[in-house]
Amino acid sequence: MRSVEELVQRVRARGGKVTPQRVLIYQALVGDTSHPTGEQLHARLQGLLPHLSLTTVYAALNDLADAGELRRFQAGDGQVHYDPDTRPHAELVCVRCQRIDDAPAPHGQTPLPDVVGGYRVFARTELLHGLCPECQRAVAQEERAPAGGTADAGDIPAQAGA
Amino acid sequence: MRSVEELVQRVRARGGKVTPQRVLIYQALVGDTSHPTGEQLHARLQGLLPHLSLTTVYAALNDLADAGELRRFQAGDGQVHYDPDTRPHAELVCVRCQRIDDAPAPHGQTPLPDVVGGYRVFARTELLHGLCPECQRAVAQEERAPAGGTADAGDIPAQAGA
DNA sequence: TTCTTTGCAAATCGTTTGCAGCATG
DNA sequence: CATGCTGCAAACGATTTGCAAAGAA
Repeated sequence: MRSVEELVQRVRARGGKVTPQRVLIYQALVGDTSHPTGEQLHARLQGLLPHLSLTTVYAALNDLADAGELRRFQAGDGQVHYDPDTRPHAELVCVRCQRIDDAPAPHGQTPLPDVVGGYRVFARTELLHGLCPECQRAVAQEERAPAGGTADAGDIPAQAGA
Repeated sequence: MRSVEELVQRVRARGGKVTPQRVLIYQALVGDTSHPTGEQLHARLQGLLPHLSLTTVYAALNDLADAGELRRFQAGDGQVHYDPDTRPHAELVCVRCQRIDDAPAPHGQTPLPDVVGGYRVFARTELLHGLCPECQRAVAQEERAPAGGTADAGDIPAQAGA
């Protein structure tokens, strides 16, 4: 999923119809590295197209995902995240603030065999659970100043996926 | 999580109380390779302890998972699966029948660096999406006999996680 | 014109929570 | 006897569905 134009063409080629809503969704998605959920994307677009419904956003996203234009995965927080980068790569998931980033360097770069344990394998999802830089700092600070009054930046969701 | 006895001791050591329900749950879990969900486990135990509530099952499972005795992950079907095998390994997820198996051979056996992209990484979840042997056969059969009357063994959930 | 998409409201469904009573350590 | 556990019913929240009106090809 590189450019909106390109995407529009492929959607048309598949017999899909290109509505203003979808164009908007495509635009919001291209180059987005925040791995948004349907709801997040919907919220983000409310400003531009107040009438846009959640249903529509989900329909568009699932369409694209089914067509392979979008990567879809669950980070362990119970929500479905979408990633416009369809190239194989791992995701960094912060177990504290739920933020998600793309893993930069090669990881699990095994070339993904066609067959593993009798399964014919098509795709891989790799999640690396840990603490993002920000939360590492926050945690360190908490340890310096134990539980007490200044519980500002520090509630711990604690939601590891593994 | 090797034996029930061992597990019971560790739970006690942590200040937990060992109830008949939990023992039952532990037993059902030890050596289970089916990666059950809370509901599946609950259903399975209904026969042995009809009064066992779903709430209790979830409480026990999440306790164990939080204590690191159990691996917890979402396969892309929106449900939370539990795996008593806490050693790092990939999961084979069938996109057609949703079945899950442990990947046998080393995959993504990168030794899991402590730091990736600024994140301090603790755990990894690796899912390999594909077709299980059974579904490969089923699909092949469908292709031989295209859509029509005999749609017996062949509805396609189509729920890839990536 | 035809067939997809939109968008509202309502339904789903796995999981969590509040709370009172009970059992373990 | 103190605390953690159980289990019921109700709450939750993300996603999906039914359906009629609107719009793209």
